[in-house]
Amino acid sequence: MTCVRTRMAPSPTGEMHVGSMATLLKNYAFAKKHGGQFILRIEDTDKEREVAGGVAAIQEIIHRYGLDWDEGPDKDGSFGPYIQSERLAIYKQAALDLVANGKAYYCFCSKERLSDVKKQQLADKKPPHYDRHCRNIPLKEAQKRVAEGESYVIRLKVPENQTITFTDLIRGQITFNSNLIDDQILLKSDGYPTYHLAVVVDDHLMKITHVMRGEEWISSTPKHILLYQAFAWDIPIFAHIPVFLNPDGKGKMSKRKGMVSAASFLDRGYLPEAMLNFFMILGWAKKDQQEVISLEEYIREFEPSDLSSNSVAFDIQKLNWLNGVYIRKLSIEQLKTHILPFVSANFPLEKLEEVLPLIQERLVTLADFDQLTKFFYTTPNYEPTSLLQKNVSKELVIEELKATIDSIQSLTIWSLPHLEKAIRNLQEKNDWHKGQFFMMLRIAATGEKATPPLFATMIVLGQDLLITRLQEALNKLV
RNA sequence: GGCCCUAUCGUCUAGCGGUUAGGACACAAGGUUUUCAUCCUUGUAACUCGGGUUCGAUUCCCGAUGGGGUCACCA
Repeated sequence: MTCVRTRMAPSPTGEMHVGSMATLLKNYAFAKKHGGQFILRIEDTDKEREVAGGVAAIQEIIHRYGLDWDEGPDKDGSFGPYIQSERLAIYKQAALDLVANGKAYYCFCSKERLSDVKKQQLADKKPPHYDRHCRNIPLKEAQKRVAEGESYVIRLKVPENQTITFTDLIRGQITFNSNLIDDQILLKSDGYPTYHLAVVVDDHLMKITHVMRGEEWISSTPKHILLYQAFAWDIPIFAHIPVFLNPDGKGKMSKRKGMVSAASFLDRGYLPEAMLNFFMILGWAKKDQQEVISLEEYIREFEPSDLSSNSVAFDIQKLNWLNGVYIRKLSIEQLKTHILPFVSANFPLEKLEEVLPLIQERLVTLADFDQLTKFFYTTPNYEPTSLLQKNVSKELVIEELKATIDSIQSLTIWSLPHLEKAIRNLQEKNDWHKGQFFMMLRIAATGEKATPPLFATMIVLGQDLLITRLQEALNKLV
């Protein structure tokens, strides 16, 4: 096989979608697998929807996910430029060539006329289609009108009664009838190309061998095939990747039903590695069915033709599980760097390294840090009655608290073994109910019923603060 | 609605003519544990329906139904 070249071609029209990132991963992995190149191309041909800083944001988020490209806006591979707005002359010339060869034609229809035609077709319950009003204007006449400054677009002259077939790596043969295809606009009146023209021209010029893109492009692929044929260019291999459905399985994952931007998941405490792993196993399975997969393993094993051809639900539960797996795999040092952005300003940073081992296996996302640790720096707020678990008498709890305070005060060495020994002795000597006694202490010390292991938590709290908390608990009862 | 894609537990999947239909997440129960979590064990749970082809269909073919995508001077 000749050198594999894949690409991802996002538009700087907003935040990158998780679906785009998942598609990007597949393009990246496939290129790496074959020692080829992965190209990042910016499709900024819609100047109306473009957002400021969009190009930089795209590059940043790809890097945040730990991925990179071999050629792109900032990395020339001699096929540049990689930003479409810098390639306008190329597209215009391509469109003109098509017109000269009779494969495309000038169209002077106003937007108003187009909209009227469409309205009428809809009223007649017919599929909306350009009525080919300008298709047969003699070239000479059209060129004259263009020269006189009349506004125009260039449309593809779609052949009639033709069967268009292409082979999709995932789905096999897909066939369309050309009669159902609109005379697609190739060059807009502002001189910019449409996606259809630009993508074909660039994929050809940049020698892209495999076009892996979202399933939503299947129905425009015949237009692209027609263009490749009109130019007499080789057609790349297509693989249309299933779209993500909402977690409830209903409809394409969309902004309306929650956060879908690739960045928002990282901002909510999902690890990039967990996200990538999740993308890998949605719609694809490793041969040995293993689900926790490293990028290296994925690159080695990924095969586009093994992708499921069905759209898949974005199962947050599974993502949560994977994220937990990846969090638990981190060293404390790694966890520290990852979690720092999520640490509340009120948290005593000097305690961070002591606290992390206590909460690591309890984190679903990094953003859970706050909820799991706020009692370390916030005075517990709880009802006195919650100290009275298991129908125990108030007097007994007071006795337990007093004895525990005494015992802790008399500790000269503040260490986990010493503390644990002292309190366990107390419990055994008095034969207090284990569950009741420890839960009561837990609530007195933290205000929470669910916490990391009690003694370790107490050690981190510190001797003075712990005694203060226990004393406060006592005060609530007397 | 037209066109295109698609169909195994709730979800993601393994299966590629003959299987007790396997795994993971989720869920439930139990064990470990002073709580929660982790970890371990077990369990509930699926081949959309109807026709063919075949000795035999979850598997191949056709149709229906369901789901998804797409029908812009957006990508």
